[in-house]
Amino acid sequence: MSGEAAAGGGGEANGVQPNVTIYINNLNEKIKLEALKKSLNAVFSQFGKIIEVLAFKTLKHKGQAWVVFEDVASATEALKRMQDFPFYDKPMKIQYAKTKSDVIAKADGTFVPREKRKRNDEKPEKKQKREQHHDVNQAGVGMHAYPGAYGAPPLSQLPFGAGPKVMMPEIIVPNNILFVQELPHDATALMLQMFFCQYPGFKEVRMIEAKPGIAFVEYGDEGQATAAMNLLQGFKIKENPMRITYAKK
DNA sequence: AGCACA
Repeated sequence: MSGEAAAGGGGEANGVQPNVTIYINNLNEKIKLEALKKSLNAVFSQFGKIIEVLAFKTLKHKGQAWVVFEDVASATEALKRMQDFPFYDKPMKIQYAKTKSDVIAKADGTFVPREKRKRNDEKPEKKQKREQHHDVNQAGVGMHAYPGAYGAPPLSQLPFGAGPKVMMPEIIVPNNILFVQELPHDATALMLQMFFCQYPGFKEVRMIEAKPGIAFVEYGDEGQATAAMNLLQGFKIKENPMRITYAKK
């Protein structure tokens, strides 16, 4: 038992090799793209720097997204930790992406512009003749140029189009104030705010100095609080999943 | 289910 078995449970189960980009599917298709990307960014940024988040509306790509990290370690951590995480009421399924993301290829100089990709309506009369004589890999792109880098997330828009499908255990009285437990004891209000502030109606995070590990998060109304709770329920700020309930009145 | 880079 050398204890080095951690690598076995990763993403090689389906033959895909580790990649700085993770491929996520089983995402809730009702969520608008912008909100989806914003939430993915918020939820995954804890694992490392995110270069880009990509998602598309087309039929073939609904419910899927790509999150490009700066390094493989972050991607691996994200893959393991967020596997089956209930995101907009659906457990997200995460794998390593099969191929290198363009933004990465551009940064390391291996980017080759694809000529025919989007127009898949072209008739497949000839499929050989690869034009490899164009030396396009000398793109001369700056190494740390990340054209699609994810900037500061605007939080003016409503992330939620989904109805308040609450996963409530039993008899619970909704409240516009949430009670958050099992936080890491060194969690700060500012840290929590990063997660809770992205949902509509967010007002403030309050922490009790005498009681580490808990917080109150206030929203404008119960529906808003419920929506935020649903997304962040069980989310791991550090190691342990936080527990969110309605605060008692 | 589905691996792209609008």
